[in-house]
Amino acid sequence: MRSSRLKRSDFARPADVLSRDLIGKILIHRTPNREYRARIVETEAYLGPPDLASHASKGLTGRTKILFGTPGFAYVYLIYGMYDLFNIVAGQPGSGQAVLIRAAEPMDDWQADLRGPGKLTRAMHITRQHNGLDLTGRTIFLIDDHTPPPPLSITPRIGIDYAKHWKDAPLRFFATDHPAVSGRKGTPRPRRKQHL
DNA sequence: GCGTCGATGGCA
DNA sequence: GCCATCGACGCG
Repeated sequence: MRSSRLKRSDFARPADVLSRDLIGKILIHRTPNREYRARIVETEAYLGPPDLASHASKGLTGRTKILFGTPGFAYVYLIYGMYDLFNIVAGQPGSGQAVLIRAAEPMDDWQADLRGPGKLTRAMHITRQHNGLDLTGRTIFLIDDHTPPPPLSITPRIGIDYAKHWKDAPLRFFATDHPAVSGRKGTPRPRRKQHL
């Protein structure tokens, strides 16, 4: 079966559903110089205003305006003064939901470390300049190549301990045991065999 | 291998 | 004064 681009109706599903479905999909960024392709291995869902971990819980502001817009648009913001994080607006228009892309595996013999949301955007040259970009366009978009989805693990989200009970919600999705998920070491040091 | 810490800037 | 991060550092 031929690869197909994700379209508006794919993005318009609830963030937790989309988040799960994006594992294994391919993220592409076309620049004038080259094309970056990577297979997504880790995501997180942010469920809109009631979700205290979501920027949407702050209401409609200059920053969250994109978040409360049309699904399938890029929401990219600066965190900790130095990293741009890439999100995809999800759900019904105006629902304020989004999916954070946390890690991916580079394709096409491209050597890069995409294990973490800050490292991923830096390596793929995704910046705040892309905030508000339509992901059904020709610059940054996603495709489904119909590779069977890998086994999934689901855990609470990372780095949101301030979010009261929402910190425990199982909204982080990743390919089980995949070497490219965030928080892993580069090359595990060879382990000495244990004596019994 | 793991906990702690600091860089750094936009936002409300 | 936060903060959807990351890498450096110290420990023993």
